[in-house]
Amino acid sequence: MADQLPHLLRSDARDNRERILDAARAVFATDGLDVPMREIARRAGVGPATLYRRFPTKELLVTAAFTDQMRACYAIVDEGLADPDPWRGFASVVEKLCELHARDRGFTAAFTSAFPHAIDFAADRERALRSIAELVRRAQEAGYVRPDVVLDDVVLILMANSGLQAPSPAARVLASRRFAALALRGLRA
Amino acid sequence: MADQLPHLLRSDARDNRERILDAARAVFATDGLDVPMREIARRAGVGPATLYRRFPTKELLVTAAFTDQMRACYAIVDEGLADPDPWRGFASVVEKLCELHARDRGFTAAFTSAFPHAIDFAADRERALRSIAELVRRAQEAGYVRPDVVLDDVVLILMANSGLQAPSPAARVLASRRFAALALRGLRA
DNA sequence: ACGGTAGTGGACGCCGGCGTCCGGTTGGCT
DNA sequence: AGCCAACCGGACGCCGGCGTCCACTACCGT
Repeated sequence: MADQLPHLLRSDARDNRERILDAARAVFATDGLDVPMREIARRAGVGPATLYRRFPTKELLVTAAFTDQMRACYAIVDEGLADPDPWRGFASVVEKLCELHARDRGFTAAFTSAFPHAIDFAADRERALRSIAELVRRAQEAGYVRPDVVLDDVVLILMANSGLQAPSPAARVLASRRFAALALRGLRA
Repeated sequence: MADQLPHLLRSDARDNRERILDAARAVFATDGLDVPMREIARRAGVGPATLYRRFPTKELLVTAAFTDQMRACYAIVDEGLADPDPWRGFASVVEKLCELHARDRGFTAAFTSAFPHAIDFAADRERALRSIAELVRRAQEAGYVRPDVVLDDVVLILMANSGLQAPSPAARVLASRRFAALALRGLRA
């Protein structure tokens, strides 16, 4: 990961790095990934050169910015796996993932539109998908989910959810909730 | 509409106009709307000036290019209304609209991302939505669709469907079909 | 066939984002 | 305190898309 050694940066450099990441996260969440690097630098109160020195590629910036979102995903999935009720575990994962994606436009884009070299994300995605497959399997064995449902159907739902657009984040979350409920009804046995 | 008077163009001009529209439709369908005007002109075998003279704004080009897609929408909806079976009529409309959007990336974008001045589309959209609302109402009265479903849920489904992304159009259509089936199960009483 | 006009497209200048270089500044160690 | 290296950001040149102008071409009426 890009920020394994931030402690050997000088204090002001590390400080700027954090401000850049904060600004990036904020603007990515509301406006998506198609934001000029300059704009992020401006919001962080930093010159373009600093931004480019810290993150030579937009891809590196994106992966660094969304590391904690990735962690949130894991937490959601693990929480679902820990739930003794297979249906509730599965459903909550779908609902929460949908909401997470609705809240953060950029995360969706980063997760979906595969950067050619963002190997980190591919691996993480794989790991998360495996867990979700397990959730599906359990819910099916307990008779809560239709037997013909496959992992791809869940992926389909998440991808479709990312297509929901609304002016405000709040409206997006609302739409996302309604959508998740609808989709879950479609999966239920 | 912009092409109400194409007959008073000179023959070569009208010819070029058609080639521009053909090229635009083709490239919009596969690559979406974010295509340089130059690229469309190039594919049409036309200079940039000609393109700009015929369609001063990209918006005008888009609305002109998608007029027949709009008609296809109407045909789909009317066909659904004509079906004596309320559920089949409703379901077929959802399925076909999803497929139409999956086939043509640009149409989705044109329909969704409201151009500020594309009043034509807004009106057409309104008219189509009214018909769809009628379809929902009929299917509900016949007991096929859950009573708490509203028009917005259908819009939600169409919007979500437009989020489905796949490398090839064929794969998109396939995903779209699976998704439509899933969504319809979620609406069914 | 020919003249006039509508039509064409290559060429131009503009703008905004991109990635990089360098003179000035600041943190950290002694 | 003072020095040096790390760091900063304004400024630069490049590129690609945009919209427009003008000299040339081709259609159409007589």
